[in-house]
Amino acid sequence: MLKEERQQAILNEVALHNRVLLTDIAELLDVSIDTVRRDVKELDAAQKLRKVHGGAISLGFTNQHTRNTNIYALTEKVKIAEKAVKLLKEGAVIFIDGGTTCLELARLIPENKKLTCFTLSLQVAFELLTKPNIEVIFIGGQLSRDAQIAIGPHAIHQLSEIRVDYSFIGTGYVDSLYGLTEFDWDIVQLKKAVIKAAKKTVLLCISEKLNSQHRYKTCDLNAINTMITELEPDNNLLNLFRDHDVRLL
Amino acid sequence: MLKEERQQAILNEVALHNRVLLTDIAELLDVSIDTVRRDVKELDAAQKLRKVHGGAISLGFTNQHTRNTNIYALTEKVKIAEKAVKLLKEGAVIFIDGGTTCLELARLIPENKKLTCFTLSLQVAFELLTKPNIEVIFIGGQLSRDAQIAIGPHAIHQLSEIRVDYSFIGTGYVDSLYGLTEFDWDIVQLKKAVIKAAKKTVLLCISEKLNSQHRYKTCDLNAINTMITELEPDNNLLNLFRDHDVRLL
DNA sequence: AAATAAATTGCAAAAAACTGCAGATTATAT
DNA sequence: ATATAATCTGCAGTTTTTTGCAATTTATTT
Repeated sequence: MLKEERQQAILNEVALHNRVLLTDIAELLDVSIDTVRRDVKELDAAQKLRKVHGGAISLGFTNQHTRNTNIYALTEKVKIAEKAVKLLKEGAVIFIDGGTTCLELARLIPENKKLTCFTLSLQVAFELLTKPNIEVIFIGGQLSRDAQIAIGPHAIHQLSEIRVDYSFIGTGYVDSLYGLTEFDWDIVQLKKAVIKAAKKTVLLCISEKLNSQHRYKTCDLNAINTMITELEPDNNLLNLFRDHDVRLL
Repeated sequence: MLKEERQQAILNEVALHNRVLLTDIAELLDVSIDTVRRDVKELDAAQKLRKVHGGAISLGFTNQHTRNTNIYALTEKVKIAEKAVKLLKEGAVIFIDGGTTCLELARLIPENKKLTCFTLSLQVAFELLTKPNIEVIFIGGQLSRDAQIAIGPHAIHQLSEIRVDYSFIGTGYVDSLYGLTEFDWDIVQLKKAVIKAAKKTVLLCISEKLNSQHRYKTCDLNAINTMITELEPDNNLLNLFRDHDVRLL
């Protein structure tokens, strides 16, 4: 096997799953871990992916969530997504936001579940289309290059015309006092529209985002019905959040 | 065996398999490894392939094209896309349809060209997002699982509210008498809306689709301003189409 | 703090690339 | 047609690259 083929295969895996473990690649391609590690090192140097402890992650996602460079944080996202999936009732109409955690949710939706899903995210849409029983509706609009989601007034207007049972959203920052905040004004406008369109809003949020805030405010905490983290609901880190009118999962 | 023959044989192998091992070539052509190495070195210098440790890979290998469908059909589609790209003026507002030929067009758009592109296709959207100077707007709607494009009344309504300089569309079937036809009723409705939204419509169509028809009609041939095939405009196969009010490229 | 997993380092075997050279082939000039 | 020059090809020896392994260090989890 040629080195280039191997490296291309690694890039394909990363593009497909957004993350890979070195051990998985080694087994998949039947080469030693050392070889995979060296390949990943080169690809990292060439800016084709981002090498992290234990594996590699795609560039596109780290750009926005620069904090999240830890591959184990991704397993936390799976934990969150697993909890979220349990909220999905047969036949429900839901919205799924962009971002890695929500993408994980899209992945974990069982094949046999019948759902109608709205989304703004190209990646989520792709993922959902692989499931035969899900009707996928993409909210159109101008596409943001880095997040690969539809943004802008057009998308917001589209959102104003839909009504869903559940919105599953992520956030840049969340604080018990300041609520949900973002770095980007456009994103805030969008998320406001998403929350407005939903009967109930579920926030998916890894614990490292707790007690952080930024410039623009999406909403107060009590606009959120359920907040899901990878922690157990009785964890001390969640103390400050327990007062609010938010269900913790 | 002549050097030219050998090198052509090497190029053929690369075109066929996207990659070759020097040892395999040496055995196949029954020459020494050194000769093959020298040939490959020359071909690399001539930009006909890329030499790598242990072998050679095709130039496009690292990007996409790894999915190996009919390689000849692909090159035809590239030919068509190359002609289409020349129609793109700086700053134009265009629509790009789904389908492999249109996807090829999206790929071939130069990085530095400033454009505003509407599309219904997830794949085209992804491709366009890789180019920094293109504003991409996705027409939302229900997503078709197989074609991975937005369809249905919502998408059609969105299309009714936009106006573009050029629409680049594909078709299932085209006939000099019956015009453009499709197998699928919904697709026809969509394409009608696309054509309506455009000042000028360009049809991208490989020659094997010429003189074929199906159930539902999208439009007459004269609704199309330009028809691009992989053939030269004076090819006999295009005779029947020359009468109509369509520019052939 | 201990246990586990991953990264790093040095090393050796194997594969591939490079180099110079000699014989063979082809092209060119007389 | 023959001599000469230029090119091509295969071989052998040397150098470089790649790869896997083991020992050590570093990072992460419980």
